[in-house]
Amino acid sequence: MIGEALLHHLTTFGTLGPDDAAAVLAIDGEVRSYGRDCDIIRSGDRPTYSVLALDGLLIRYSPRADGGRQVYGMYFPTDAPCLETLHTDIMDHNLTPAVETRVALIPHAVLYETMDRFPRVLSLIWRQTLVQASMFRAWLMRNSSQPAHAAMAHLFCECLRRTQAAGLARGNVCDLPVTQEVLADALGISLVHVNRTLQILRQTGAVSFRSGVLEVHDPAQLAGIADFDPHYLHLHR
Amino acid sequence: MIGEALLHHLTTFGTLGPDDAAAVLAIDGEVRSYGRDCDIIRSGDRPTYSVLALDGLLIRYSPRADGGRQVYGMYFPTDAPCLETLHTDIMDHNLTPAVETRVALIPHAVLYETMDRFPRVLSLIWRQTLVQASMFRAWLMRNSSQPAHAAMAHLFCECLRRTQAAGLARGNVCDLPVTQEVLADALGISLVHVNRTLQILRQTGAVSFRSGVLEVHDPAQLAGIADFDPHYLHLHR
DNA sequence: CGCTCGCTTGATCTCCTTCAAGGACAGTGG
DNA sequence: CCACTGTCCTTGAAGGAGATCAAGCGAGCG
Repeated sequence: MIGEALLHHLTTFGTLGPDDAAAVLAIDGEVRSYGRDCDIIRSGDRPTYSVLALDGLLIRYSPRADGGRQVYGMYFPTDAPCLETLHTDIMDHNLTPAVETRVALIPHAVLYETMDRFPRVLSLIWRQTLVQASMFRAWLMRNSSQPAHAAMAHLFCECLRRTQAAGLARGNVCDLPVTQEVLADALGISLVHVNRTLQILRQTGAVSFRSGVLEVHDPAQLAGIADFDPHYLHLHR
Repeated sequence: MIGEALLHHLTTFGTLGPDDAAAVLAIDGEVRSYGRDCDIIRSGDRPTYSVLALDGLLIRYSPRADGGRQVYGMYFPTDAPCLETLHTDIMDHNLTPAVETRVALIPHAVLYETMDRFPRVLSLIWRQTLVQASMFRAWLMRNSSQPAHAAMAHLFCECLRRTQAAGLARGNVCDLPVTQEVLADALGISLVHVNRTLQILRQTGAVSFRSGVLEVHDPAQLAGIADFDPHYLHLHR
């Protein structure tokens, strides 16, 4: 089941031959459950395993000097947020669940061995880490130069598109189990302003977000508000 | 000379054995010169080579809907901004010189072959792309949650630290051949505000930036203003 | 000499923050 | 069954950081 989830995730970015796929399917790890805000990996750690989300939601963040935090990314079930630990020695940020979440911990050794024997798997895992980088750039663009309502619309577009690619969405509806405070930390705006911006977006009729569920009523309109171009996600389907 | 520059760059992030180093030294490429704003690589391209900066300054950016652009990163001499093209098929942003710049174009084939024979080189090149990602996160944090003077101080701290690591700085002074408009595009603030923020920083006595030269008079004070922690650069020296 | 490019300054406006308080809802214990 | 508590959401009012608009300045250059 772990190999299956990983294979599903990797093949959203590229293709694998039968042998490669079989090798990924054979990958296994330890399943563990974490409660909200119980860090899975902390800044300064030198992890010897990678993480695969099985349900719930994970977020990558750093604490800020003012007591808040900056959220760098959100990870839905089947996402693998920490494949980069394969080639960095030390973590410079934290990984934590936004709600109670089950994760698989996959030892680096298992991944090294598979990549060693199957170069296509190495190539695809490397690519996955590069797509992460591409997403950081998109977040940088968004938070630097978009007004709050457009930035929030952009984040929602990304969440919908990714959950659709992962097979998690129900039409144009997906779970996004976060509080408004997490949205504030992701967008770099205040909690109060998140609340007001959500109301503005709701009034457009394009989207609504309530109690952890994102409903996109008009994807085209939302993409228009967000100036959303999904190329940066590098999805193959 | 190209292999030398690449070796110098890679070994700022980690170590290589004698054989690995010799292999990197043997890497060669085509030297070419580009004028300002003549894109070296464009969004949508499928490059078959990577880029190494030899002098001047390169910037990574995307155009914005409003006619401006978002700058994602700056690349000093010996930096290799496009190693990620080894494992992504299509570019989703642009690479362009900020001033007349000489670059080396290194064919992917040469790099693949070297990485194939020297796993430590592969590991270090992969790590370099992950350090890039770490820098995108730092820029995201900075532009999302720091006021303009702190964000600018942070950018200046990064430029100084990186040029020092590359052996380009003269004490606490380094070349940063950009206009105030490029700073605006990097920080996500208006050109007018860049100008005023520069004056504020100059008044603190910590730093001055004028006609493409960055002078840090008080590194500790500047780091204090910026809340700068260089860990994200993952420098080994 | 006039031109362009980059830098500088002033005035006005607005988006967003901050502070402060109130409300909805679930969980808990009497 | 109902007060009690904590978490999250919502609203109002005031203040500030930065955007925008508009104009002037200085240096390099044909």
